[in-house]
Amino acid sequence: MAVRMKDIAEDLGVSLVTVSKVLRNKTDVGENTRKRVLQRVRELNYQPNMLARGLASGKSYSIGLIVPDLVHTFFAELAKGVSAGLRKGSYQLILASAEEEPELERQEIVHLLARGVDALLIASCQNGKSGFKQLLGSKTPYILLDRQLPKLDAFFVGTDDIGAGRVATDHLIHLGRKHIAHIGGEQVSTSVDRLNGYREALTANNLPFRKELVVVRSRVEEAGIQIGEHAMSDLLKLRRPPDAVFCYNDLTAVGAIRCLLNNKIRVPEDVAVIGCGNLRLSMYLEVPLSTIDQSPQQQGEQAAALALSMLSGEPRRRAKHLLVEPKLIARDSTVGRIE
Amino acid sequence: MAVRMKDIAEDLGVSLVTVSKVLRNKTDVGENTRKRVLQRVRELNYQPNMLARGLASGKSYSIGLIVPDLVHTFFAELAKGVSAGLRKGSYQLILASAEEEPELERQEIVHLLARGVDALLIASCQNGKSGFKQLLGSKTPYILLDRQLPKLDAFFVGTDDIGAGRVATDHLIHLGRKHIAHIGGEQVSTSVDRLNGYREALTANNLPFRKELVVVRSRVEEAGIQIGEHAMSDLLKLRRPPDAVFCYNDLTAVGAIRCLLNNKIRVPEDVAVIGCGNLRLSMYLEVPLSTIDQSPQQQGEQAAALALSMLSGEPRRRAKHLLVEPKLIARDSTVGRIE
DNA sequence: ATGAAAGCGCTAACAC
DNA sequence: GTGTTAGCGCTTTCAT
Repeated sequence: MAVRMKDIAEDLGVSLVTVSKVLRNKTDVGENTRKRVLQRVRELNYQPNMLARGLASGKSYSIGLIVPDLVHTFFAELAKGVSAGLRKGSYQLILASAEEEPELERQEIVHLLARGVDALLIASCQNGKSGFKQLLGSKTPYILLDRQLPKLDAFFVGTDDIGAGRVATDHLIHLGRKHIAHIGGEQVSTSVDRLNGYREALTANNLPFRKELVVVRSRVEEAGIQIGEHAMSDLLKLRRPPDAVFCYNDLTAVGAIRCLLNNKIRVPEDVAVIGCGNLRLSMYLEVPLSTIDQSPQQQGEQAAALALSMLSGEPRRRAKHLLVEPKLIARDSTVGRIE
Repeated sequence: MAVRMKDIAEDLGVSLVTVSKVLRNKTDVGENTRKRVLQRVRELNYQPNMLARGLASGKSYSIGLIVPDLVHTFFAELAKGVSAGLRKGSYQLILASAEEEPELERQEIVHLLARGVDALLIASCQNGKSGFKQLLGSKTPYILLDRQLPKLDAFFVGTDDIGAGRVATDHLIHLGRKHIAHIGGEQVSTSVDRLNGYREALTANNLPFRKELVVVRSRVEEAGIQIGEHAMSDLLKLRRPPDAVFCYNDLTAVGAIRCLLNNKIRVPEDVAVIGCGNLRLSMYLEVPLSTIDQSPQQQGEQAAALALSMLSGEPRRRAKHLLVEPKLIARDSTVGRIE
């Protein structure tokens, strides 16, 4: 095995405890002893065994993050933000992906708890009923990310999804569109909230809410493009098709646009389309996509900061819900090409 | 704290050791006792404390994966594959991102070793000199992913990058292009190999290798689009500009195409462009992008399988280098629109 | 088939 | 300031 505290202690003729104290910056150590220990630590390139430290202290200095799917750049960026945020507090991130499967998510929660993470950040893919709460019967604090869970009054960091829906829809309305559709998801809070924002915007602008203009599909996260394409083709079958569409995410929007173009319908002249998420490539698509930016990285950093503050036992003046403001990014798919 | 083996043992009036044996599927336990233990384990929803187990046994049943940047979907998919592969062997993945910074990568290696991972998978961003080898003086086995390191005869799973360069360039040649450029990266093996493949293809087809047609830039992974754009504009300044370009990756290709279109140059009629990586959105770009698919997920699964086989002490008949075959995906940016 | 003893590398009291 | 004594929850030997 690697070098242990005991080795250093013996080398220096001090006790193991003294070494331990130096390594944890305890003050009750002589200045000289401290120097010698640190010196030797560097010489031997000593690294404390975190398993042992964790077992003995009950703290692992690691934080678990579970996301529904790493391949979504939103979550990848979220993870990046969390990782960066934790690094500042010299905590480590242990990252797990649930592959959009609630059961896998439960398992990952159990695993991470068994590994002794000090806190858990979860962008959950639980579908409502959830056996979620009991899993967290443990004393480990946790924070929900991105998606809220019904009936669970937990700490939360995410987008203001109602705001996102409102901003997107407002944008379409201000462009003069009157017959605005929504292609959205099911169940998860992000879907529900964006739909609500859409509704709010319509109402605030005295436009009627027509349920035939709302197409809701499940699994919109995974198969966005196909779903968007299909949903749009349904909308085109309406007696009076929409002149604008607010899509749940960018992939759905890509699918919708594809469907429109295939049908020789111009974007945005005939139908304006806006997505949500601001994928890196959105700008370079066949029709550069208008969208809502959610600052995922910033969300991650905020979540990390919140977690660290909870762990430091700092009296929380922090709010339980941190909502990041959505930002409109207007591109060709709504405002047309600016020549 | 949570429920421990001791609790179960006391409940059942057996010894802690017996419980331990049952949980690790040891055979020297009475069938009846085993049943009772398992029963109680389920009732209490017992989960072994992995820190303790790891400390006592020297194995953590976890494997570390370090990638240069999670936001690259290539690495996200790689991670997904690894995760899936490990799950089969009931190992857990601990994922870390080095943010393309060699120093951070070194730290992550140290951290993961300190956490007791049983093996390390590294898609390294070391820039050559590396203090890499010594870090791995530990007995922990490791596998390099995606990028090879000079002078390091390690296990490796990755793309056949020479093949990728050859396939891409061959494709352009067979399209009748004679003056083929390459926009590539620096230092890392993937860049070097793809360039070599490009060269090989030229030679094999009796085309001259012209160094003015090769533009090499650093940080091509992070700022692909801008780099591609800029590199392409340099190529356009040549006395005789290229009629085709093989780009290091899809983002570089996106940038190159953008530059071409901005200059009213048609793709692919005037200049054909091919990338590498097959990003999910490549198909939906302004000009659907021809590219080389690298099956990142499959690579991840293979890496996981290799790691597991190494840990199981299975006599390795496995090769030290596993190269995944690159696949050509021809789209509009080279073959034009098929009406 | 079962269990007692020792110990993994560290931290947390509490002495001195 | 420094060291001693007990564990943390588990696995490992080795008796029985």
